[in-house]
Amino acid sequence: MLQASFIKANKDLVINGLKKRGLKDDELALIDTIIALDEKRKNTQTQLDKLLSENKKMSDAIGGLYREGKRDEAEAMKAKVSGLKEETAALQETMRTTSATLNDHLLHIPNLPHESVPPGNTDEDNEVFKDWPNDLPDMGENALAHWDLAEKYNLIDFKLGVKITGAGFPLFRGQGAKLQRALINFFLDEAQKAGYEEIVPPLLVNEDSARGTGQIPDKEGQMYYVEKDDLYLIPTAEVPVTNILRDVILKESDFPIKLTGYTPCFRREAGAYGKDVRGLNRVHQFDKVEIVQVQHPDRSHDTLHEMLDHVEGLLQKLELPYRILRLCGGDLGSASALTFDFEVYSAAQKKWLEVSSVSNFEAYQSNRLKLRFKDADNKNKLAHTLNGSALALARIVACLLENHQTPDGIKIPEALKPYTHFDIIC
RNA sequence: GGAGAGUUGGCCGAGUGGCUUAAGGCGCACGCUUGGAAAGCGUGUAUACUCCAAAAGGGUAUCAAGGGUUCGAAUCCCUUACUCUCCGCCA
Repeated sequence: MLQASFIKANKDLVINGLKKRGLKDDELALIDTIIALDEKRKNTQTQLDKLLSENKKMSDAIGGLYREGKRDEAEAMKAKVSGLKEETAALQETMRTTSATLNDHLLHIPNLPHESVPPGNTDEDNEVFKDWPNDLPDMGENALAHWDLAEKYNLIDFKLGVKITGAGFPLFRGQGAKLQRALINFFLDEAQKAGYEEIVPPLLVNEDSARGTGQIPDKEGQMYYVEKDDLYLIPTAEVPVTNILRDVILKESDFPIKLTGYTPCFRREAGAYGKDVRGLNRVHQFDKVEIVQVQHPDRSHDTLHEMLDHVEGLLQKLELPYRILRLCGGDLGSASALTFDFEVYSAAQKKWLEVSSVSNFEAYQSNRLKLRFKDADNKNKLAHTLNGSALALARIVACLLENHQTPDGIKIPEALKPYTHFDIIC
C-alpha cells in the first residue's frame, strides 16, 4: 500500500495516477479523507504521548514517595493520577479507531501506475510492446484444439477430474503427466541458471501472508479458504515466496534477492464461466514456476526487463509464437506499478492465451510486508519487489499441444527433449 | 488429540510489582594502542509513531500477540499463537 505521508506530500501525483487506473471521483475523494485522518491521528498521538508522559512521571514519583515512607503524599498523588485515566482511555480509543479506519482506507488504494503505463480501461487498451514478427502459424482446417489432442493421445482426462473433484481440476496421465513434470524441471533449471535460488514453500498460508502480497483485501474471493484452520490455499507461489521477506531489514549488499519456486496454484475463479474456460484455458488448479526478485529502488526497472528477457527466452526455447503486452492503467493489478503480460498464440483456437505476467510492485508490497533495507545513510527504506510467471504450466501445455501437432503426433521442442526423454507424443 | 515446560534485544542470558533508562556477556561498528595483527581499553549498537522548518535533541509504544488488574507490569490474571518434551495417531 501507499504510505499516508507519501499521499499527503504528493496529492496531485496520486490523484493523477489513480485516474489513469480509471478510478471515479467518489473513489478519489478518499484521498482527502485519508489526509484528514492522518492529520487527526498525528494530533491524537501528540496529545496522548504528552498525557502518558505525565502519568509516567507521577507514577515514578509515587514509587519514590513510598520508598521514603510518605504514605499520605503518595495516596494524594494516586488520586490525582486516577483522574487522568479516563482522558487517557478516551484518547487511546480515538487513536485506535482513527488508525484502523485510516489503515483500512489505505489498503484499498491501489498502487500508482508507472509513467510508462498506457492509459485505458480494458484489456483492449493494452499496448503491444513486442509483437510476433512473422505470420501467425496456420495449422490448417484439421488442426485440433488441445482438449481434443489431450483426448486423442490420452494426456489429460477432464472427466476424471470432475469425478474426483469437480470442474476445473484436470487430471494429467501418461505422456501428459510426463510432459508436465518435464516442463517444471526445465523451468526450474533455467531459473537456476539465471541465478535464482529454488524454494519449495508451503501451499497454505496464513492471513498475514495473504495480506502482505496484497491478496487480502483485493482478491480475497479468488482464494480457497480453509476455515477450520484459518488458512488460504495459495493462488500463486508469489505469496509464500515473497513473504519469506516479510518483516525483514536487508543490507544494500543483499540485493538482488532472486528466488524461484514451483507450486500448484489454486484459484476459485468464481463467476468465470463461459467461452474462455474450456480445456486448460482457465482451471482451478494448475502448476506454475514463479520467479521473484527483491531489488534496490534505483534498479528495479532494469530488473523488470531482465525478468522479461528470462521469460522471453523460455518461450523461444519452447518454439512458441508469443507477444508481449504492456498493461494499461485499467487492466493493471492493484498492487502493480508496471506489468507486462506474455501471450502465446494458441494455433487451433486461433487466439492469444496469457501464459505469464511480469510485474514491478515497487514499494507497494514492501510497505505491507515491512520489507526494508538500510541505505548508505543507515536509514531504513522500502525495497522493491518484482515477480513473474516463468511459466504457467496449464496454458503452456495447451499451446505446446496445439502448435506442435503434426499428422504423426505432437513434436517435442529440442530444449525439452532432455526432460521428456521422448521426441514425440503419438 | 492428551499432559507438561517454555517464548526477554542481532545472539546467549539475568530479571517474582516502583533504584530497570531491560543487568551481564557475545557479536558488530568506530576510536585508542601496534611495524601489522591479536589481546586490552574506550565509545556506540533495535523498530514504529510523534514533536521540531531541518539538524541536533525530545516524547510515546514495543520483553510472542491481544485483553485485564494497578497510581505503576518483562514480572500478577485471562485468551490466542508458536516452540520443546512425553503419550496417542501417522507417510
